[in-house]
Amino acid sequence: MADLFEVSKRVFPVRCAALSSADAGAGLTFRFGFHPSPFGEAIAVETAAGLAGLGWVDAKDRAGTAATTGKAAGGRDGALADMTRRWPRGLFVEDVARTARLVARAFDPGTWHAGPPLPVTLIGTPFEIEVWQALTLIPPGETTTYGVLAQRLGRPGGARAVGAAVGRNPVSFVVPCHRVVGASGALTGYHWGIGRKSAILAWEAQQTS
DNA sequence: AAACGAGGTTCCT
DNA sequence: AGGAACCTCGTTT
Repeated sequence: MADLFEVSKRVFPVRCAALSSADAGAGLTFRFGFHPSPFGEAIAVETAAGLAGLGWVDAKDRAGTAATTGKAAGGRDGALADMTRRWPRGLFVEDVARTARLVARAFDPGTWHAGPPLPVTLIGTPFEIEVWQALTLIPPGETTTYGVLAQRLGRPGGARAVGAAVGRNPVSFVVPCHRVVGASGALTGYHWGIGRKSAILAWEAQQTS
């Protein structure tokens, strides 16, 4: 089930375990917690195999939630719903003490290269996992485009498919979906808000300078 | 600057 | 199986 790989020194060192999303998270326990971050209050979700989800609470233009459920889905409830919707058959348990450790390290670049790689669980379709793994190879401070990424994956013309897969990345920030931009260089879209995408990119540009 | 069609994959019905 | 949705792209108005 899990194919493991490691990435180079330049990027955030993560050890990825890949899981199929076909069973919608059945049989898995997801521990979640809310934590402050440089980009707003974050929600982190982890399984025994590592960080499975990372998102933000105040995503006004977050796609889906309110529109598809008909319920007001703001605040922490909305952020949690965004995660439970990805793995509807999983068991979700609040465990802030547990998630705090992964979150603290994720947002402190000084600790990225200290100790073992950050464990990450990628739960998705084979194509999505292929795309998400490619994302982890983009170094901080750099960007690429959906078209280039598609080409790199041997699917020239699949830019839109790549864009859709990038948009479904559950582990934002750690799996750097924010480092993919449109062919013109414009920040074309971000699940957690374009403003946050530009804030993260600016933060990374400063970190790496 | 905005409208359009083709495009790959996924998730519905 | 068919159709719509998506963090696209290149061309055309």
